[in-house]
Amino acid sequence: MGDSSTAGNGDYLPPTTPKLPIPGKRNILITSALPYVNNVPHLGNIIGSVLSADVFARYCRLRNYNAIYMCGTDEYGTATETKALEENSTPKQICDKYHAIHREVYKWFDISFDQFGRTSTPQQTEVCQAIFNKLWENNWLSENTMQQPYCDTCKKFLADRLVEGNCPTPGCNYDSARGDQCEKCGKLLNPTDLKDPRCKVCRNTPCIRDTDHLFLELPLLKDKLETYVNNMSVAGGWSQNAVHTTNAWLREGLKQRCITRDLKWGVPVPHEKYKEKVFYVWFDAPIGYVSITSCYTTEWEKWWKNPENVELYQFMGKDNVPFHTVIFPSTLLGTGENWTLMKTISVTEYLNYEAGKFSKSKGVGVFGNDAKDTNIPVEVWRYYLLTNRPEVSDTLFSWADLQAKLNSELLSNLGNFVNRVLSFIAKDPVSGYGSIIPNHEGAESHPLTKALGEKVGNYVEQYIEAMEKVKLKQGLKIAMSVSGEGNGYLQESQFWKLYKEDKPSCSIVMSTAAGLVYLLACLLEPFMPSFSREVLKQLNFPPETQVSLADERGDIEKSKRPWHILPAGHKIGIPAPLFKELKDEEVEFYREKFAGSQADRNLKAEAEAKKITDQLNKAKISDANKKKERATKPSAAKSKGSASVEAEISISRLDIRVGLITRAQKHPDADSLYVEEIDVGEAQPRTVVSGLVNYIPLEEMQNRKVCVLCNLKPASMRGIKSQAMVLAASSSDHTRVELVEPPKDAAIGERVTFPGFDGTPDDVLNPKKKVWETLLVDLHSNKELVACYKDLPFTTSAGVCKVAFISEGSIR
RNA sequence: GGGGUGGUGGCGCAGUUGGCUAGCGCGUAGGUCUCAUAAUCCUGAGGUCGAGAGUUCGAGCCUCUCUCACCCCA
Repeated sequence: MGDSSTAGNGDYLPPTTPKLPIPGKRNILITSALPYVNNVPHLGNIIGSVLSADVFARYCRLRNYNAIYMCGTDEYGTATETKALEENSTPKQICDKYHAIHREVYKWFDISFDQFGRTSTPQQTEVCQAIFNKLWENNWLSENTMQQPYCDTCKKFLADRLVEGNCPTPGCNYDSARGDQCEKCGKLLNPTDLKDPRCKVCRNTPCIRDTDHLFLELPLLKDKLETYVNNMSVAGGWSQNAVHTTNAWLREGLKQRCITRDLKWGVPVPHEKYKEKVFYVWFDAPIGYVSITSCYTTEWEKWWKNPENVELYQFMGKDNVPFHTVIFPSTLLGTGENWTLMKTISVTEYLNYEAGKFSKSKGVGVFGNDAKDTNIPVEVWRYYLLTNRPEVSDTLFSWADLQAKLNSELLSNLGNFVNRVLSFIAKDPVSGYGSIIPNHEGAESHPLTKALGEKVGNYVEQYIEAMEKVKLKQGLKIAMSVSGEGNGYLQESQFWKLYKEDKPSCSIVMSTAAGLVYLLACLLEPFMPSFSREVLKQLNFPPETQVSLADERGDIEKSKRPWHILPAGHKIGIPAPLFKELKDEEVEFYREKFAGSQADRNLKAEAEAKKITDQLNKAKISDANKKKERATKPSAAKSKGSASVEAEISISRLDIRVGLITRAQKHPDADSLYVEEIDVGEAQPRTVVSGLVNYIPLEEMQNRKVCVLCNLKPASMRGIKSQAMVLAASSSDHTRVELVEPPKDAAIGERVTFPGFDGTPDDVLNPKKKVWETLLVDLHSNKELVACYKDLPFTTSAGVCKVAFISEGSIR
């Protein structure tokens, strides 16, 4: 433990001599999810991947394992390309700017990357293309055709947001609305909705074109993947959540996934036909781990193609699991090469903010650069985030809790322990030890001290056990209880009395306690490196001292006899308080300060939501009325229900009507939902929630005649009760969705029927009987674009219902 | 409505293949020491583990029903 060898500390500048796997040693390759370059990470992101991985990496080094920690920014893709156009710079410049911000934040948080790279490098291109070539050779790729806007002048396909035009919304008419959304009125759009659409770059009018893309055939790789998952999830001790998510993917059946995009900012596809395209970010991002390692050492294959000698540990948030347990392993397995596949996955749930959810886009919560601007030091941030690490379920960030943890655990317990020991030793020889570690002779036969040694030895073993399983929160707690044990030891020994009455015993106690202080600096180094550095300084060790807890150096054995840790006669430095109390006023100040951005947002949102609220109330009232109605005639409804169950499932049981959308707007709490009021020929219009935002622009919804399924059991969707369902057709790949349209002069409220089925509909479909679910599979649009049940058209008095473009699509 | 996850003392969290008296931190009540940033240490109070039923010798863990919260989806 007293090893004074030196090693790199804190910073992650290019290594002088990169580490390579050493035969016979544990070689551990650690990664944390590559943060997307456009965002400043918030605390949830930081604890979720980068900080957790850092603790583990530091722990591995403490144990003298041969470990490297690789991370970097994920830079390619549409988002960056678009942002570059907006800021009138190149994607490269954008990435340079944000990469630096990330680097800065992580540096402040004391993250000890061996390499913090980026994906926009030649190495990335090389590795990515090599993997692609193998997949191609092995026939794991297939081709398919899709449709997208294309600019003839720029000679390229345009992402939705790279098309601009006049906003079609009446009264808005904003002349630079984007193809995905109008920034002025906030409406979500499709590029085809824009009046006078233009390419954002050259201002010419784009057209719609077919484009071929490559797909990774995950279904064909399923067997290989399952073997891997079944073995490794046990061997690597995957968390329940990771196993669960993975199995859900496997159970639902793997689907082919598109790996190419019509973009410039990405890794070019090395194939003649596809040379104008690049790889989809999800395909190239995990390859970033490999390419960043290849920036670290040219001999990267010794890490990545060496499964016998290298253990790969990956850290990420829960949303990233399928990419690391299904897609990336499949990609690597598909190459047929001997890759180092992930052994252990450490997944975190979400950290929520006291005032809601951490959200980058909404500006809620505390961000990486904010933490730095508080006068709360890093070790406190790290400690709080780690004690609260969402290992099993989501956890909550609160300022009051942070304050409590700092004041009562760090300051009163840990800081106080270190300080009471060191300051006593530092007193002049008349009342203390003149800064010299005293003699520990007789410690072995001092019962209290011996008992302490046993307890501490146990704690250290438990600590190692927890940390090996990446149970970081538990490891931290155990380390902290060593400090608690130390306080108890001091208390019980009453060393202040011993000093006067039994000085040899007092010396044993102080020497042992000082050893404990050093031990704490070791155990806590992975969690609070800055704390550790400060303690070592106060103990008067050189700044480059590398703490250690390695079996082969006897550190574990030594922890059972803490009086041996520091040599008698060692002169300590100058003790000083390690932590500062966080006062109530400060807590209040921070709470308000970081509520600010959210409060602003609330004002705006309030105004917008007001209309919706009115509507919500209406919906509630009408819902209440319905309940009353139902309550008055339960027997009738029941008997009818049971009768029709026996009568079998028939299309006539569905109450599909012609409806008119009288008003439509975005759902206040959901990005992909609309809330509409639809007149279906009743006294009150019905409130209906539909997930069509990503497919149909808002203004196309207004005053539109639609087919509405009226007798579904009302369901609450994100807080608003939906009393019916708008029928829409979707293409087989589910990329396009359009409304099923009744004839223009169909009467509002008129029932849509199917020839040959004249039965009366149920009042309300019993959800347990799955009537709708059963019938649904036979609803589709035919080649003539007519909406049908089997081969029977949706019929009204004015004619049949049709869809605009999607032939042979499914309806629901 | 479908799919998923969760509901454990005031607050924040653990509870491994069902097994002794359900834990931990903070807070709280009482006591204790005075070396230490009024910090320590000890003791106590506080939970029918969301509700109900079932399987079992035995359920916080398994099954079903209900309910609430969040996430994904129509």
